[in-house]
Amino acid sequence: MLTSTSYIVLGLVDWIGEATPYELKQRIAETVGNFWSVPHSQLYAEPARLTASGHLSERRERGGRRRRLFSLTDHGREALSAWRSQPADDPLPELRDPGLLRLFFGADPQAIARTRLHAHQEKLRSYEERLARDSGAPPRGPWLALEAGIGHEREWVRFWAQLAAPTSDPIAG
Amino acid sequence: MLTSTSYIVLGLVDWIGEATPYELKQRIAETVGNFWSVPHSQLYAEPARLTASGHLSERRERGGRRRRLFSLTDHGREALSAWRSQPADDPLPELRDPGLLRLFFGADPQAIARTRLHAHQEKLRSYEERLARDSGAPPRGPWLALEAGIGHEREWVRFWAQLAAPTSDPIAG
DNA sequence: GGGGCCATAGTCCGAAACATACCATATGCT
DNA sequence: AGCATATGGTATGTTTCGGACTATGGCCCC
Repeated sequence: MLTSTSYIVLGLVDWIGEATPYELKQRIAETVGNFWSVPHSQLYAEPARLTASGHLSERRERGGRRRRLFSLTDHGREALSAWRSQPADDPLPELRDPGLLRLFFGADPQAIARTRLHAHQEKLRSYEERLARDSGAPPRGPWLALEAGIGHEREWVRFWAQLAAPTSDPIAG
Repeated sequence: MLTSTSYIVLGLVDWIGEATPYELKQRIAETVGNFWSVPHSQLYAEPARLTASGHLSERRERGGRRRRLFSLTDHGREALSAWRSQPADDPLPELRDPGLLRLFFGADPQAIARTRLHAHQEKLRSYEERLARDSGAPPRGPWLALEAGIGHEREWVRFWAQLAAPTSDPIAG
C-alpha cells in the first residue's frame, strides 16, 4: 500500500522527470518540505520500494558516481493520477505543537508565547517573501499550499501575540 | 530521554492522580488527543518505561482485573515541572495535511475543497460547542489549547471555502 | 442461574519510520 | 599536492505505529 511519502516521491519524480534521491531531497527542502518533511534516508528507501512495486523504473548513471535515476512507469503515473482525483476523506491533521502541549499541561502562557511568537513571525516573513517572489507563476498547487501556510502562520502569530501581551485583554480594553 | 508522549502521560497522571492505561486512553480521547493523539499501545508501553526510569510508581489492583495503577513519583513530578517551565524552543509544527498534499501535486482544488470544508466545519462546530460548555472553568491550559484549535479550524474553513466557491474571486468581484 | 453480548482492558507483533553516524567522491582553493 | 566543503549514499539500532488478537467483567434477558 502506498503512503503519503510514496506520493511525495511519485509527485516529485513526475514533476522533475527523472530524479536521483539527492535531487528529491533538495526539491523537498525548498517546496513541500515546508508543510510535510521527509527524512532523507526515506528518499533512498522509498524509491526502492516503489521500484519493487512497479511504480518507478530505475536506471544507473554510466561513469562517475553511478547514481540511481528514477522515473515514473505507466503504473506509477496511473497511481499518482488516481490519488490526485480521489476524494480527500483523510483524517484531519493534528496541530501537534509542543508549545501548545506545554500550555495544555499548565506552563506559563507568557513564557511560552514569547519564544513561539518570534519563531512564527520569522517563518511568516519568509513565506511572504517567497510569495512575493514567485506569485502567479504556474502551477497553482505549490502556490495554494503556500497560501495555506501563510494563513496558519498568521493564526499562530495572532494566538501567541495575544498571550504574550496581556494588556490587550478584550475586557480591560 | 523523555519524549512528548512521556510528558503527556506524566501530565495526565498528575492531573488524574492515579491512573490505569485505559483511563489515560479515555482522557486523551476527549482532551489533548484533539491536537496530539497517541496510539493506545503506547499507553501501555510508555508507563512501563517511565516506571523503569523512576518517574512513575506502579501498584496492582488486588482482585478483579488486577489492573496496573500508575502515579507520579517525586522524580516524575520534578521532570514534569521542569518541562513546563522550559522555553518552548522546539521546531515549529508542520501542517501535514493530506488534502493540501494532493493540492500541491495538482489535484482539482474544488474537488478537494468540498470534502475538506465539510469535515473542518464539523470539527469547528464541535469545538465551539465544547467551548460553550466548559468555558471559564479552570485550569486554563486546556481552554487555551481549545482556543488555538478553534483558530486553526476557522482558518482551514476560510481556506477551503474560498477554493470551494470560485465565485468569491477578489478580482472578478 | 446460565448464556450471550457489549464495554472494558490489555498484549503482541511485523512493518515502517526515524535519527544519525558513517562512508565516498568530486570540486575548488591555496 | 593537500585540504576543506559540498555532494551523494549507505547502514543500522531504536522507536513508533497500527491493528489484530485475547481476555475479563458486568448486565440483561430468558
